[in-house]
Amino acid sequence: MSKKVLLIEDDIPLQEMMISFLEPYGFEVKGFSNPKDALASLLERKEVYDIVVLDLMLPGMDGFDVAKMIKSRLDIPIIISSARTDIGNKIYGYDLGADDYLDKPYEPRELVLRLEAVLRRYGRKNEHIVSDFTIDESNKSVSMDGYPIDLTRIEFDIFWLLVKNRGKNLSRDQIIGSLGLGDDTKHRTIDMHISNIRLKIGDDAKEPRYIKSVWGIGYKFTG
Amino acid sequence: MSKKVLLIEDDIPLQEMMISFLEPYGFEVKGFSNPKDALASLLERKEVYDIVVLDLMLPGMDGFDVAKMIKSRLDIPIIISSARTDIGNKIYGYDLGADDYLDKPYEPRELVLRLEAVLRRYGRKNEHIVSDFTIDESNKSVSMDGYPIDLTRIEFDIFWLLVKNRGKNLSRDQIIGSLGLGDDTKHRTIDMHISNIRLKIGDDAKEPRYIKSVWGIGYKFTG
DNA sequence: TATTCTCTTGACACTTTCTTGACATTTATA
DNA sequence: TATAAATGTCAAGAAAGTGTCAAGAGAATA
Repeated sequence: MSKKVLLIEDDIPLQEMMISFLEPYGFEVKGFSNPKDALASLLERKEVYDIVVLDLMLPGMDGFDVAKMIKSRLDIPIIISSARTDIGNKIYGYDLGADDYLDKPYEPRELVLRLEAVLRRYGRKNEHIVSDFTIDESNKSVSMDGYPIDLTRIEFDIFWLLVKNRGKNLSRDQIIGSLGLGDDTKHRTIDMHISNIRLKIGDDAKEPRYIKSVWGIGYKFTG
Repeated sequence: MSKKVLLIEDDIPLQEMMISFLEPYGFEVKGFSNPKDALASLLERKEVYDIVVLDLMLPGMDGFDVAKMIKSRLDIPIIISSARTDIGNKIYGYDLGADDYLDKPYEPRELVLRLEAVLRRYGRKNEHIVSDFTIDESNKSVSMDGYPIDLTRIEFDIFWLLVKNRGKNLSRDQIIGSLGLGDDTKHRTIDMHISNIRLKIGDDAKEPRYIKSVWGIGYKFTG
């Protein structure tokens, strides 16, 4: 079964080269030189892709933002490639959820290996059990004591962010930043999501067992 | 500055492979196939490591116990790797404070990324131990002899400012300036905060053990 | 396209924290 | 020792943060 790759790369000759290189290996590749068009195709579900290969140096838009935007909306693996080899980028790429990172220039053959490895890894379910919750990262689903909890996408993202950082205070701005929401998002929006999450997991704002408000700071998960 | 990794892995070929893979990335790796020797090296401070990579399947000792033992004695990040992908392990690993979890088999490349990510996260964990206090800068939380002290935001800021400058007199105006309070803030405000902090940490204004008033000047922390 | 589900935000009530004047007490010094 | 200046703390009001409702904007889905 061939895998569908979304390739975002503004260097057209390179893009064409990669496409013809990957095809014999059973990848169906669609290339975009413009991130806007790529995002449109991806997020509007015009086509369904299995994996994204993203060049960081893009015209008109920072590759970081592109990755963040994709990850916040879709559960799809991303391999980032870049000529900026400094470590800061590497880490950042990883933190925002990129699944692998490839320094340019790279052997086409290496990309094939990475694609296969990441896809293989992604196929495995990533389930975490923390406190009373079972959290499936790839499904964005949560259950509590075995019973499914129906969280919306943003609720899930906030909940998972808190759980990942359990015991640590996260400010509303940190949450907004991590989720890639607009910088002008109001703090009340986060409060509201927290309120809704608490409702769904049966947490009482006054005596919270799971999500504690830290006055003047933000929220924290206490398993 | 290269980071020192303690690798506990009983599969010797794999261990050697990992070591030679990691070195080009700037990690100095010391491998142990036997947890006893590893613990000796680690806990007796024969060498100072930055991070531990621990395989769960070990001869003679359960990897869980190893991790627990390390965590109870040292504040050092641990990445657990294991072929036992069952969920129970994941939880446990997560719960006992492992900082990341890697299913075997994994790409060596992935370990590099995890190492970098965990180390960076750990570096940010700004915990300072001064006198009887443990102060977590990013959480704005303080504990005293292990018991949490509930300081408000401004109280924390003042306390932390004093601690950072311990032994040094800070005038009320310096404090007001450092905290970014309004220039017209009254001195009594600072006095009041100091009074409340003293109350919370059990300090007596007449015979202060921690926060001394310096007559005509201001306050100073004396650890 | 119509319908339903999500997200965002202002509004209002409520809670917690911050600030300040007041007054008692302490300290420096003439 | 008397006096002025500084400090400790109370208590009350001001200010700032939080919880949640409800309405409308925005997305997803049938």
